[in-house]
Amino acid sequence: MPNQPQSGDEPCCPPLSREPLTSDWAGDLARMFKALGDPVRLRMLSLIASHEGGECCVCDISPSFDLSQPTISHHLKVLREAGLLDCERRGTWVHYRVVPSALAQLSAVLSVEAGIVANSSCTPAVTFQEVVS
Amino acid sequence: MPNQPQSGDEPCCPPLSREPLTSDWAGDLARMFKALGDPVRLRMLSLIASHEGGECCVCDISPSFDLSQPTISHHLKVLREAGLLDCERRGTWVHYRVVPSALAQLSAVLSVEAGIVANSSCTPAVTFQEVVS
DNA sequence: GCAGTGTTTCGACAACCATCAATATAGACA
DNA sequence: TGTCTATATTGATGGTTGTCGAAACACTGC
Repeated sequence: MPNQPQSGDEPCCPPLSREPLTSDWAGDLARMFKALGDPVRLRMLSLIASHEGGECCVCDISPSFDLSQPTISHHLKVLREAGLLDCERRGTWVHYRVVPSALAQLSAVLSVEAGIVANSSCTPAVTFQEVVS
Repeated sequence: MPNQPQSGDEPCCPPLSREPLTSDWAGDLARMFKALGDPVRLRMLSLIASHEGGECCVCDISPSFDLSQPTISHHLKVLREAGLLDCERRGTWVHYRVVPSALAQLSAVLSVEAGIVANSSCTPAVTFQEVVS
């Protein structure tokens, strides 16, 4: 088992195609992907990531969605608990920002080895196809 | 709206951090991420991607999971309908393989712009932060 | 055509999830 | 302390999903 979860939040991880995922790691990854598996949450993440400074407060997010305030809060919590978002209270407002290493980790896992996405140095040491062998 | 879905299955797409996702595109992406949001499906995808030749038949997959055969088939269908897998019947057996461009697309969307994952030429033209501006 | 094997579809059920209204908490400011 | 605003939590509800057994479908080989 070469280098699966590594230090836990390292950006570069074995792509899916290197080796079959272990159950443990698949569980962790699935938790993150599941959080991304909702259009509202994807848009939230994108909104936050694309906001200037890489962060924004809930009051900047809410107006973009036709959803109740509790629902907004719920989705933010899901993203937070998946490790994709981080938040910090500053006075009355709570500011959210993305956790770049988490996104990077997922991106690396999905990279399809040589030539497709990761045709460069961003290719992790191991990929989807490597873990099993 | 610069270049969101592009030609539909182009590997490189605006990262989430370039610009807020449009609802349409978020829906498409979420469908794919949702398919990845299950440990069993992630392991299946990994198993197929890492299998020699980049494909394998259902009979190669089933033994790795402690699930009924209909359930295996169900998960494969979900991955197929999300556009992540492709299948082909050859005689009695059905062979599955990953759709590299789909994985590449998701990987690109999650790339976090300069320096984190995509510190190289694999950086798409646009990212998560670019779409909104 | 018939029997056998590999795979998918169907129908059912329990568990989970997105959503809301109501309520609670946290901080700002009198 | 009390009120106001911003955000989170709770509880309920309808819809979705993972799972299975049973049945159907698709080939192969006889």
